Amino acid sequence: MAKQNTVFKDAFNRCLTTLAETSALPSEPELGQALGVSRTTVRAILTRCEELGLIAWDKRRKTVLRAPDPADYFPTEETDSLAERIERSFMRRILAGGAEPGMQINELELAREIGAGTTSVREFLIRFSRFGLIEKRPNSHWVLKGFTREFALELTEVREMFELRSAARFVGLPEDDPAWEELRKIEAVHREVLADIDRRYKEFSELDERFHLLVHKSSSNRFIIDFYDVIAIVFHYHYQWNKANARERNARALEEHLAYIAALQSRDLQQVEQACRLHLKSARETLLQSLP
Amino acid sequence: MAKQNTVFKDAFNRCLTTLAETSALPSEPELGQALGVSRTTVRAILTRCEELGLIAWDKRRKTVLRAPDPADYFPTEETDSLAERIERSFMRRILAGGAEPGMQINELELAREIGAGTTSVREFLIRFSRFGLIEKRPNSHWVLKGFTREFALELTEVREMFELRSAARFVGLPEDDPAWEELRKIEAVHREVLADIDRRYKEFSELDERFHLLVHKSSSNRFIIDFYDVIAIVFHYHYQWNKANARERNARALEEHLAYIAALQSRDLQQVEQACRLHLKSARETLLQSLP
DNA sequence: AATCTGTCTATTGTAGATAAAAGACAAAAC
DNA sequence: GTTTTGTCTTTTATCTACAATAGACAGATT
Repeated sequence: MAKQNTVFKDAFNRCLTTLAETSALPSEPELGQALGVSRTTVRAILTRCEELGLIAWDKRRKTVLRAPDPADYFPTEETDSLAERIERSFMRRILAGGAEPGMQINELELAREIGAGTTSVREFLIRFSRFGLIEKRPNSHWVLKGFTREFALELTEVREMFELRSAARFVGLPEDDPAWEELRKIEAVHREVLADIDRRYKEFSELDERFHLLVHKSSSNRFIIDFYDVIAIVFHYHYQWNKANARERNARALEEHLAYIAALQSRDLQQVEQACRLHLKSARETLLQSLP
Repeated sequence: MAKQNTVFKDAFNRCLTTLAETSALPSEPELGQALGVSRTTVRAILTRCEELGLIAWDKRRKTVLRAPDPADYFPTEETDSLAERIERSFMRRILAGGAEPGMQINELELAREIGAGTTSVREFLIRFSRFGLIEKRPNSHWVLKGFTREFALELTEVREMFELRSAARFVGLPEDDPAWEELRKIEAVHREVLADIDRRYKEFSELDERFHLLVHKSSSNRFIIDFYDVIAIVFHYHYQWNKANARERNARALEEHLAYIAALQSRDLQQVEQACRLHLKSARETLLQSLP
């Protein structure tokens, strides 16, 4: 196989969802726009819909014949891009399987295990190297530097610098900046989740990312915003494997967020700084607690 | 060709240089250590030396027969790794050839122009993307974001945060840390260059990198140290194309460095901060002046 | 006149192959 | 007993090939 057709499969699935709610499909370019794919892929989707008897397709007429059936969808395993699969496999490997710092990483072996070509694995490792967890020895293997205490401290040090700076910028945003509206929405979700914390505490992870990304974005600095990827991936996987006291930790973090949000809304720089520091400090401690 | 043998050629050339000064070569592992290559490569080098009649090689005896001749060396164009050639070509292209922001970058075309395979170019672009100058549209081309005023401002903003933090750490380094010795050496070179500024002002670029890297390293933070790569590459190419008033600019920067170094040596945090800010401000202005 | 479709071309994503380079191990030399 | 060499295996760096996807253009449709 030269290239996986995951773009097609994923777009096809999404198309079925919209198809369930209408009686006719729009034009090809419009569909392409809606699904975020090119016309070539749209036509492949339409062709398959026709083959499955979901629609009748004659030039501009695309009439829906029947509602899609669960069996019409592609299984979700097939809609993930190769890069996503590699990332997940790699993370599982280095987090689960006793990833000693200093361990060598073998491209070929990794590729065989994941069931991908070496090129893809290589490119993944190159991209991943910016997270500071692995390092290349030229003409030789990669070395795992490990998710250690030092790593967490270095990461949080930069995070704190960047977030304080971004939060300070946030305060200076003009009244009509869309970020204020988004902040209000995020605040509302915080209150909803807190009100039903026992059942909804798992939503924190996603909300946390949404909130901090919003803050970082107000820096208008590509390096600061890009760095948030590093933070996000670390916390994302961290939440997945450290579930101890998740409910209490998340409830506390939500409260801290609310104080932080209130400080931002007050436009008082000192208050912002204090609330931000307080929250980042406890986030760092949570992260460190899960490490040896 | 599957792989360029640039490692071999480069190590061979370096080996000839040492060969000129001795009458016998050391053991294979020792030679490998000295040249930074594996024994396999060492043996290839020895084989070629023997073929050229430079040495007589019998197991442990490696007697030098004659001094190497200029013709024995591989031409320097052949000793650069492919990645280095790609970087240079790419930089020349985007800096020289009217690189408009928003311009599309085509992997295939780039590969053809440079004379490399697409895989290598692709990997280069992935690695290069962390410098924030290009961005990938998935399943489509790369977009050149351009070396613009915004870029320079975003870069220097982070640089200033990181360097101030690092400089503050530097002051706290224990008396016997090797960084102090290196700082003294750097200071001495500064004075030498300044004393003969008319002829030696071109050495500034290299010295600048050496100095700031030393400062950043004292942060002991991989993200801060890694970020210095971004700064270094930008200033490196910036110096190459903006030669206006180079002598004056460099002389001034050297003076600023000396004040900054003196402040570090005084261990006075306030002085350090002041000298550091002063120098970074003028470095930023120099960079901005060369941009539209 | 604007948009859409049919058709074609160009480029990207990925696999597979191969030479260069690294590295492992046992026998040989000191 | 340590270091070195001879030989062999494994891994990386790089090229080429090809299907998936994007994108361009002219003619068709509203």
